[in-house]
Amino acid sequence: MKNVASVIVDVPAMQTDRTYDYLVPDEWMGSISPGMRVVVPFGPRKIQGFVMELKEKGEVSKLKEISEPMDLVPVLNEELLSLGSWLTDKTLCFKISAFQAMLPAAMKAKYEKFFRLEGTVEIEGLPDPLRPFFNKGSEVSWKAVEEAGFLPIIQKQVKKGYVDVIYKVKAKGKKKTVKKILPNFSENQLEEIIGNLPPQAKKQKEVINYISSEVQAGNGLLLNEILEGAGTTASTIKSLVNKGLLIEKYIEVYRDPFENRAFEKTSPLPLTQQQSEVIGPILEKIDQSLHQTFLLYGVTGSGKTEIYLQSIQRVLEEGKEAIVLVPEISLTPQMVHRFKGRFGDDVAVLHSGLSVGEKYDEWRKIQRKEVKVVVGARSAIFAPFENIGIIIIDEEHETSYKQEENPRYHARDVAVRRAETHNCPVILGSATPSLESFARASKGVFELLTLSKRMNDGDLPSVSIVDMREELRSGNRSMFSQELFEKIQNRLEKGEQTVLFLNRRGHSSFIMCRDCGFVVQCPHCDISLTYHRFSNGMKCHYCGYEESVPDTCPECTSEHIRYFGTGTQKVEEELNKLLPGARIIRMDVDTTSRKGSHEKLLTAFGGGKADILLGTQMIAKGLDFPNITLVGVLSADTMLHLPDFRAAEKTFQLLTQVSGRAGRHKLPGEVVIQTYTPEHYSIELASEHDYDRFYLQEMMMRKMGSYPPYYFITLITLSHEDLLKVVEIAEKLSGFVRSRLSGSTIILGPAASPIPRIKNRYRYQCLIKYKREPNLTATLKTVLDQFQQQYASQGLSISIDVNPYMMM
DNA sequence: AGCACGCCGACT
DNA sequence: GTCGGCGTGCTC
Repeated sequence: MKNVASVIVDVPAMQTDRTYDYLVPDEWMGSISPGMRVVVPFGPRKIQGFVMELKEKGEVSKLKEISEPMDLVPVLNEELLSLGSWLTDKTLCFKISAFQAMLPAAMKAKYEKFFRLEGTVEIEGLPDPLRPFFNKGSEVSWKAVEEAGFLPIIQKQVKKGYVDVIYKVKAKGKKKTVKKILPNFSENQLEEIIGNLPPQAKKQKEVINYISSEVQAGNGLLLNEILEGAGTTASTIKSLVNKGLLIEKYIEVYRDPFENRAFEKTSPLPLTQQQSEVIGPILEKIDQSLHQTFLLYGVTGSGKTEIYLQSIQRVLEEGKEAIVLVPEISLTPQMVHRFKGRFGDDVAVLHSGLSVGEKYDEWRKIQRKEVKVVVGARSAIFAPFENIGIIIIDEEHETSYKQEENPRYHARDVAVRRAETHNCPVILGSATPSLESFARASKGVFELLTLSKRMNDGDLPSVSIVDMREELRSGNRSMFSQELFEKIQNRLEKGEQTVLFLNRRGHSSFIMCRDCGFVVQCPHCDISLTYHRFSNGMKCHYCGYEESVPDTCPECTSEHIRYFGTGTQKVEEELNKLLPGARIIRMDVDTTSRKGSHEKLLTAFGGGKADILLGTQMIAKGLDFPNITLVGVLSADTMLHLPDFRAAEKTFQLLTQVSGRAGRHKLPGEVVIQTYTPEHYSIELASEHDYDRFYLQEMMMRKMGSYPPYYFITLITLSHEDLLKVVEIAEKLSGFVRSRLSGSTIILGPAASPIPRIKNRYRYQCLIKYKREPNLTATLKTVLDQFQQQYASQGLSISIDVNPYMMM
């Protein structure tokens, strides 16, 4: 009899990163299976856990019992369970973190502690103010006692045994319910019931009749439908319920984030010659149920989405399911529309704009097989489908596919892994593929499919590069070059639209003294504070520290202290000054933080309610309006100087992406790129739309620097409050790693991280570059084991990022 | 991560 | 002599 369950408990720590055995109580026998969440006692408390397997005998003699199951059916199927251990191995994370990453946040347990007065003993010495909290046998939350300031007193009672501490595990996600009204009488009783109602109860009779006829017509009856349909109020219903003529019942419903929105049904568009050539090999693999990763390299506007849609169509025809990943930021309605329009209610959407509850609902639709297609951001790669027919990653070069916290996985790797188990193709789509993917395609690991022509045979926009140093020399100190300004004016006259792109990454506004060059820094993190006009204060982006802007320089007391860097607000102000008549929509974190505002602003712009759209990264993608004929990039090179070997790649991708916004339809587009380093190859080649040359040039740089795709890299970061301590341990660690790895592997450091201190912790890092290192995972595990065990208690923390995307 | 157990300083 | 500080070590 398999009545022992091995469970991974919800304690993300090295020491607990293993299974614990529990007895399955008789009452739950048969209803607990692997992949379910359970509540288990763990030491004195109760916590959530995942059942890994059922077995006959436990590892230890004395087993505790599972308290209760949290699910009726497993939330992780067999495939996801094994995917979880794969993820754990690949990213060196805790097993519990891997499993939790695969489920919506709503399914993560919440823990609460309660006090309960035991027995009938009157507690002596219990202060009067506590009595209202305490009735015998009732429970009071720990928090309430703490807030009232009675924690020490009650804890004393706990020690004496008069009060118990109760641990509760609560589910975060709630199922939304609506009230449904059912008749408590049959059709032939109708007359009699109406007759028995008092003559003055006119409304009640109407309601009874209404409900009866609706039920006969086969309609479900939600409370508010009745209220509307019969033109009555809740109190009438209530009295009928009280009379026993109606029954109220709560039924579960899904929150619908797309409520009140119609999606126009679309049908497959005829494919261009190129599109048909490209889709052929994909359909072939779908039909043969064979795995293959395709890199769909297509210029902006070449119709990649239609390829996705028609591939999915085929997959659905074969009764299988599809996962589509899109970068968080482009999960704008435009993209959702295209999928919902084609596949209607078969589509679930998962992205960060949804509330926890909405995400939970969408996830359950997938789990219950009520949808066939999921469109979502990174974590949607874990959609619990069981018969996947295709996985598509749009804009595959986007770095948001890499999770920057544990488990530090890349959705692309997970996609390939899942596709292998499901024997289905993967499509990686991009106009500017990541070097890694393109290199793999060149080597034949991926199959390269190319769309070189724009769908409407439109030309790519002409791009001109403006050297801002020249502008400065000729006396133009504004943020707009002569050329860009004239072109904006020209569009205004013609009634065409302009998109202005401000790249703020790595160049946010900071406060600097013009006399001594002093920059106000965070006292806890070695990074300059960012100026926020809204609060007229300065904020640290890493720890949240805030202070107000000084009047004089703290270093030299000069009054010439001012803020540098260009924010969107500042650009907007300047535009307003220079072009008083222009209607401007600004899109940045400030104006889009409210739910739905992103969409509203875009719709307004698309509807011609503004002449200029001004924004940050978030407008780089997905924007597809026919009237945009000019795109301006205010400073192209701000991210070029970041301490990141991918800086050039990211710059190229961004510029290409932004340029693609112009002239997508009938009107030809123009792009103006302003830069201080016009000679840089990433800027030059982006302006020529020459990915191929950029690829070759960048590959050369990577080869010289021994970076990916020539080498794999792994980044180890150590942090500690004491600088000397980190340095000392980092030295030891790198020595150890060096001794274990092969001679061809390059180990850089230890060196201070690009941000040497965050939240008062000094950071040192060690970069490992390797081509083939079969021992690496084992070595890193040993590193984690030994070093964590030896130094964790001293306050040292260690993080390992295999294939990092953020080098900070 | 919690929480208990256990061993040393300032108080009734 | 005890209350309570937080340093180790365990949790099926």
